[in-house]
Amino acid sequence: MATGRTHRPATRSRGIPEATVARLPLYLRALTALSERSVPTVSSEELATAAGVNSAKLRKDFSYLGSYGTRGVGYDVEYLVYQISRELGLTQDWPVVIVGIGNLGAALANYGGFASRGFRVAALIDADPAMAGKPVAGLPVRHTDELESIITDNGVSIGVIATPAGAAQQVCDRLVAAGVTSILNFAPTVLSVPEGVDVRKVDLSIELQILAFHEQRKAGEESGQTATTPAQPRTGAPARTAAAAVGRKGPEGDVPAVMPA
Amino acid sequence: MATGRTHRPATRSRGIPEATVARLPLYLRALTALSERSVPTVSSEELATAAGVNSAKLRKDFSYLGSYGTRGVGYDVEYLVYQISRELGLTQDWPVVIVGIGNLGAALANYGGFASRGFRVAALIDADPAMAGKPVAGLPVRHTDELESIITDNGVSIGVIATPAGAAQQVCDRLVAAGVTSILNFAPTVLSVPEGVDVRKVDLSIELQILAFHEQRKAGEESGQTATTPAQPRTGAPARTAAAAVGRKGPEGDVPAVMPA
DNA sequence: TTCTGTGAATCTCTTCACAGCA
DNA sequence: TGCTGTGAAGAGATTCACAGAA
Repeated sequence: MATGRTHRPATRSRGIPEATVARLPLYLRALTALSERSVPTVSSEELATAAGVNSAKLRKDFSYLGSYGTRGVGYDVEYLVYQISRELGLTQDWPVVIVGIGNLGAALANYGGFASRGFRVAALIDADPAMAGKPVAGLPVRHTDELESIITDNGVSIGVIATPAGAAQQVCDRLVAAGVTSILNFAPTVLSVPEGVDVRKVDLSIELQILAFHEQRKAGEESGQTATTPAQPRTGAPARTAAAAVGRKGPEGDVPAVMPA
Repeated sequence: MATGRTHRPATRSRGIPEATVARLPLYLRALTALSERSVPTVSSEELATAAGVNSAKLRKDFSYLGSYGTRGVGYDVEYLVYQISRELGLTQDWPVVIVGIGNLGAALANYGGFASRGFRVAALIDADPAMAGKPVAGLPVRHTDELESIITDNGVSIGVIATPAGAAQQVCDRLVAAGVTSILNFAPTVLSVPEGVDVRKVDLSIELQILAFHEQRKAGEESGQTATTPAQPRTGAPARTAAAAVGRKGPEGDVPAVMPA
């Protein structure tokens, strides 16, 4: 999910698979809930259910961290919370800046899960001078002019981009130039960053489109149609240009009626 | 990324890999941008760069859809926009409800990419009676009591959950009972749903934690430390319970100083 | 006996490298 | 000649199934 070439380009250092890393937060959340209920130990089966994965996967994941369980018993909840937190780097404090305080940026700033678990909102930054000084989630919004000094002064290495798509790359460049090496991008754009900078993106419309794909297939199967052919395309198919008009095949059930040959 | 057992459990129907489906929206976005600039054709190399992937992957992805390119030339932009839209089911209209109109729900409602590209916000729903009737993004907020009738009357099959974690499962159950079969979950909870319902989740704090993991590793490598051992754990490690206190190994560089043996 | 930890098998995804069409 | 489409190889992730510790 990290953008393109950026992703762990050099040494794989300690061999903990990316897919496992992506699940550790899930386990951590489930464990934290257990911890709050003062549950002392948990089996791989129980924890897996709580985290929404299967137990073999969970055990395999944990095996990359070390042997933290007890055969015949399970895992010590508190101990595992600590180990995973440490592995994820949450035993230290990560100052974060959010750039772009529109609807989304404000929502992020107010998001509770932010403050807890090792992350601290160091500053909210927006390009609109009218926003400057206005308090959002208890913090005064700072103007973009201050971006570099905020990053430097607070030792920020993680930035969240919640600006419109058009501004994202420029903001990204400034963040990176100022020393940020991890970026969480909510803007619907592909960011290009130098080697060594991690980008993860969260994109509402992509998620919806993936759901639509599966939804469409369900509908197709229900009515006995070929899954790839929608019931009634609303838009007309554009004619192919002359250069590309011949010899198309497609995987069989391919818009036979609508498309020109 | 769909939650657990739910994910495409039955027939794989037309064999288009999940990883490919997840990238189609990316290609579509890049193609739409080219289309707006009236670019007629594009090579796999150019398009791949614009979408942030490599060209071999892109060509392989497209090969699952059919042979839509022209050797020696590239892909016809308009034509490919149509084919991908169709494949994703975006040539039809998907009514969507958003449940939970807090900061995040409002941000989602105002998000432009929603309205375009086949999705239409059919209703905004919130449990707070004080919200009812208040216009958000041009739509009056409806009360949760109306949830079932809204779903049924509008033929909604996709629901977005932006409620607090505590309410999410309950809202999910009601959505599913009313006929929703695809859910986009922004609440930090694992949702359990019956077979045949797709769930995708978007989780800010998980993304941040993954970034923190990589960030920590970078810092560790820089200073020549073992990557898995953080500089200075801020929290004390909890002692293991007696039952689990012996024989731990861990993958070598394992908190030797801080942890009790 | 119970439940973890893990090799081995399997499945999926990515990348390579080149045949073949325009 | 240039670029797509795709088998084949390679890498990674998941699942199986069971040895072995408590």
